[in-house]
Amino acid sequence: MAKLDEVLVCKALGDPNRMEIVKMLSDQEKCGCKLLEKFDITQPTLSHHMKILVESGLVNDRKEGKWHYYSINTDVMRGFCNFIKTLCNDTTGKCCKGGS
Amino acid sequence: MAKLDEVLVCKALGDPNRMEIVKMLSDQEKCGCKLLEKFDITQPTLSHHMKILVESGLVNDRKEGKWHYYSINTDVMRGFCNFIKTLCNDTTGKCCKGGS
DNA sequence: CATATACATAGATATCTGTCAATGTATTAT
DNA sequence: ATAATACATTGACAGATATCTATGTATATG
Repeated sequence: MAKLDEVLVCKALGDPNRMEIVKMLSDQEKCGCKLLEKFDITQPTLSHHMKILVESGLVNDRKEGKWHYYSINTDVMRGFCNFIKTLCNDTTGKCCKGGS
Repeated sequence: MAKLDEVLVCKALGDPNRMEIVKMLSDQEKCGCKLLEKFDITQPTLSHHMKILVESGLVNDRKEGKWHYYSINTDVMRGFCNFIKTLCNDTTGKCCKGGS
């Protein structure tokens, strides 16, 4: 698997539209045309954002016929989450504690 | 306390120099002049980066005499970490598990 | 086959961003 | 008081980025 690039992931999440897309995908897998309905952007712009998200590793792209189904790459998201955790410098164990 | 703006935090971490600064601060509090030594940037550029980091909420700025001591705002970092965790859509409990 | 749909690519453009040099402002040291 | 140090601000500029329109490509549907 590709190495996690934390800066690239942060850049990918550093845009309001992309952040919203990721939030929507964290709920469940969605196709591009479904995502497009929820935003006030053109299809090429969405395509641009999806490319950045996929290239960051955060999002998977599964093609099925003429549809593209996007979903969160949970391995990468977990890796990113654990990385952020290391930045907490937390001795109390309060950072990203297990459970829900 | 100020509300956590996840996009702003991601933007702040979405630059290689700022990411490195945050990594250095996660070790321990450091003053600006000490940080400056470690980078190939001018002092105004560092000042610019520190402003972005402080405004994102991720970094605290404590003034002491003519020095500015920067440190991680662990509350904000924890909040951000927990936010990322919600994006994992993880039912296995593997995301950001407790302990070390 | 002809048309519609889903998505990508190319090119243009306005805005944002990282960087620098120059300069200003406190604070410390001599 | 003078000089040095730590940091901020201003203004300029090159490169990155988000967005659009126009167009291309593949797949599904009639």
